Amino acid sequence: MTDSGTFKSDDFLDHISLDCVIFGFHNGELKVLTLRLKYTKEFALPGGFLGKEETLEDAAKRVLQERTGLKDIFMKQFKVFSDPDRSKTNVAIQDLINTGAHPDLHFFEKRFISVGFYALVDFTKVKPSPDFFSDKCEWKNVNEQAPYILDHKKIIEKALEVLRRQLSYQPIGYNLLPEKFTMPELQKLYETILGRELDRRNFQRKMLSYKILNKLDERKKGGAYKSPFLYEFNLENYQKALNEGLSGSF
Amino acid sequence: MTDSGTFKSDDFLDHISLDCVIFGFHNGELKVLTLRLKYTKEFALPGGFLGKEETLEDAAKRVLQERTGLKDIFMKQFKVFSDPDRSKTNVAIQDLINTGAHPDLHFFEKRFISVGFYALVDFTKVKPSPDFFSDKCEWKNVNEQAPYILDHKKIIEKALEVLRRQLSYQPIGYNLLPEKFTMPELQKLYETILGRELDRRNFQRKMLSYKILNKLDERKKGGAYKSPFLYEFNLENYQKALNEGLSGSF
DNA sequence: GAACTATGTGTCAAACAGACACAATAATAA
DNA sequence: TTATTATTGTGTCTGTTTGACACATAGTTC
Repeated sequence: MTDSGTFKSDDFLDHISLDCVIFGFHNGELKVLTLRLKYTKEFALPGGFLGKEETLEDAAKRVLQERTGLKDIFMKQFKVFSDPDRSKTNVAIQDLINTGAHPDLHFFEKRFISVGFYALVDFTKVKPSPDFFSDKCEWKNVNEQAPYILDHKKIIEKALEVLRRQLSYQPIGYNLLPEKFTMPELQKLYETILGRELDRRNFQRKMLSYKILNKLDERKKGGAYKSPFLYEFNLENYQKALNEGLSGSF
Repeated sequence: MTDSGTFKSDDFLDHISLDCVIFGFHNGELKVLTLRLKYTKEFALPGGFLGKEETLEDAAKRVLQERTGLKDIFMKQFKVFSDPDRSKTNVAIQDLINTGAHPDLHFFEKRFISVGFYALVDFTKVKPSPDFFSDKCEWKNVNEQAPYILDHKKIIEKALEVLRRQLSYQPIGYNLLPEKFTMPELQKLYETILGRELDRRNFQRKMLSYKILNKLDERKKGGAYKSPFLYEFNLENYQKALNEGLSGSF
């Protein structure tokens, strides 16, 4: 999906689209930003098309900024979806075309291969806004069974699979947590992505051993019981860990 | 590049291509299969276009089989290259078009985004064969500085980077070595991909701990000095390791 | 103020990684 | 035929990391 009434199919390359799985973390749950399509009320991933002079990364940035209001989002290509039948069951979009809501909608009838991006964002900073084809932009639990169009459910699952794998050799959190956070919050994030529980004490030891955290002299007040210390990421080391990887067998 | 004189641009989707980085291992060196273009004598990766009813994976399989003679090759998408300028410096292909060697060559003047695949093959089983646009198909050392067209040198480097990363959480070798191989050969493969030396004894201990090897009651004769034992991969465990990963931090 | 619950810190044994020693083998040189 | 030599097979030692678990501490709840 792309922005507003200014959509002109002439601006874009045929057959190529992109879809963004935008992950956020809130209340101990992993969320995905979704759009609800006008008329059919089915759900879709934020997506768009490739401008004639754009890189895919630029196009994804454009989409991400339009839907979240944020610039400089952490994102990564993770897979191209090219099944020729992936857009055939496209009842939702066909219905939309039939409404005649836009003169250029026949563009959507073509076959598209879609490049999947996943993005990690700070939930609290996102201002979700729908695009021309949708009436609502909202967070959904990553596991929630909702009527997604096309192969978008599959795209979400693949993104999560890749994210999980990356967790074992790359740090994660800078893009998903507020600036200051507690160790239990960071642990909950890891547990949520991995889908299993971790030992509190061993988790802390390991995270600290990566040297990517700065412990602050502040505690998080207001919660129940003993107030935990706040941490922030050490950006220099975090960046280094992103480039070089965390451990690995060889 | 695609096969023979039967090329018809109508069979393919506009703007989408794929390039294959085909890795082989021979004489302790990591090789890449290349094509030498007719007329300009520059080098290119084996590649092709996406048929109107094909998945990208099918298209890659087609290309791989045409260039190597092999079916069932291990391969993986690793990145999409979408810089709008990536085909602008396309002197080689422009020259080819100017020869009028094929009526349909103006197809190549369009902008293409290319999906990169890497493939791992048994060097000894490959029968390299050029395509319609090239006069030679040959192995090159992965580090060799040769005049590659477009961004193909960059594509190779990226493929190697991804391969290296995968080495730390996935087994490699089944697709690159003959059925029976020695421990020193396997080690040399790892060292070549990683670009650094490993301790012989620690390497063996680690590989055996993965349980993906069957030690045979045979030794490799003919070499100099003490003859090493032969091993084969335990396919069941190898497959399991591919799916589940080898170690990892979490 | 007592009870409670989550956090901060520490211990222990088992598994693992990195560095290195020595014996065995088969081709080569004498 | 025998000694030499390069390579392979196997093992040890030490320091580090991991996984399982115990106890003290701080702030809320009753």
